[in-house]
Amino acid sequence: MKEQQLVEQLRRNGYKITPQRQEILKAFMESSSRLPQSAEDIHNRVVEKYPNVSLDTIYRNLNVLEGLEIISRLSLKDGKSRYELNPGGSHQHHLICLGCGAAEAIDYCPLKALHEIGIAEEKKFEIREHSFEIFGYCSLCRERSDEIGKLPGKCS
Amino acid sequence: MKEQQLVEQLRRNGYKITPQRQEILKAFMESSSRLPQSAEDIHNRVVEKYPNVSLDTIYRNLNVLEGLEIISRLSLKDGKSRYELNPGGSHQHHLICLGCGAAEAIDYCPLKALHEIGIAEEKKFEIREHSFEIFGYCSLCRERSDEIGKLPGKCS
DNA sequence: TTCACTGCAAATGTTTTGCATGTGC
DNA sequence: GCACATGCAAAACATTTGCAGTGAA
Repeated sequence: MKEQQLVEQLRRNGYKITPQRQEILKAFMESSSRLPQSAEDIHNRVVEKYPNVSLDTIYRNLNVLEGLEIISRLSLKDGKSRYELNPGGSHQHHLICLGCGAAEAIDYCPLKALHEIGIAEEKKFEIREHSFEIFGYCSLCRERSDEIGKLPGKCS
Repeated sequence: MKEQQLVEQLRRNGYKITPQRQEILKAFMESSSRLPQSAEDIHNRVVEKYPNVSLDTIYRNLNVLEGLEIISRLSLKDGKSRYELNPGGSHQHHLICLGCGAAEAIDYCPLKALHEIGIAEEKKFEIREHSFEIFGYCSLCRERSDEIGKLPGKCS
């Protein structure tokens, strides 16, 4: 998915292309891709270029982008939402490190297996969305914990 | 899991058995079991018996119970946490209706399949927890939507 | 009696909204 | 120029915390 396509999609839906909006898209495109970002993360990034963008503009735009299915929202247990680009209209699941917060996408979706079993079909349940995230410790944090001490806790 | 056992578990960990706490446990035990409940749900239920229990007492106790792994917390996208009893230390996944909010536990956990593929192992990722929830419309809401109109929206 | 627990009120943190102004097209 | 966007401030919302008083053991 290239930035130009996304801009097109916004335009097609009657949204205007503001500098703030473009910068928000860039923040997603250029993120080193291993991390769904919080509204604040995005804000920090955008503010570097446009120092007086407000957080509410970020939120409003994240909602717009979510509505267009350009990004999707993850709900983690810390009460903060994270957002990530939808790769080609598809979706992702992640291994999320409780130590350093890194989130690595995995190439597996449980919905296929679920279909094979047919549980939803049997219950006549019409699936619209789903969430699947795995929490634990990444290899780096595990190594470091061997040196330093016990696991739960930040490993910066 | 019987209520008496849970009370024992609290006592064993140095927690006192207050009427409020017992009523919170009851709220979980006696819930018709198809629904993770929000703090407010629990509060509404407890208030019927003890009219001046405060919401913060509910929150404090939910945290205690979560710490003891008696209940677990689900994070849905509406920003509100839901809590449910841990059946024998195990966990559950659900079909959650976007129409009426009912959540039905399903007998399937994607972690087994994931292990077979060995993705986490390959990445040396140590799994601690995971979430898997499916959102859509239950058979009742689908029926009603046939009569009434289009889907997204509450069906009482 | 003691220490955990409670209720109240106030604080916190995230996200949303109202309103007047600004700006892409 | 018009509609959509923005910034600011304030509101809304779930959840947490400080504190003084209460109650289980």
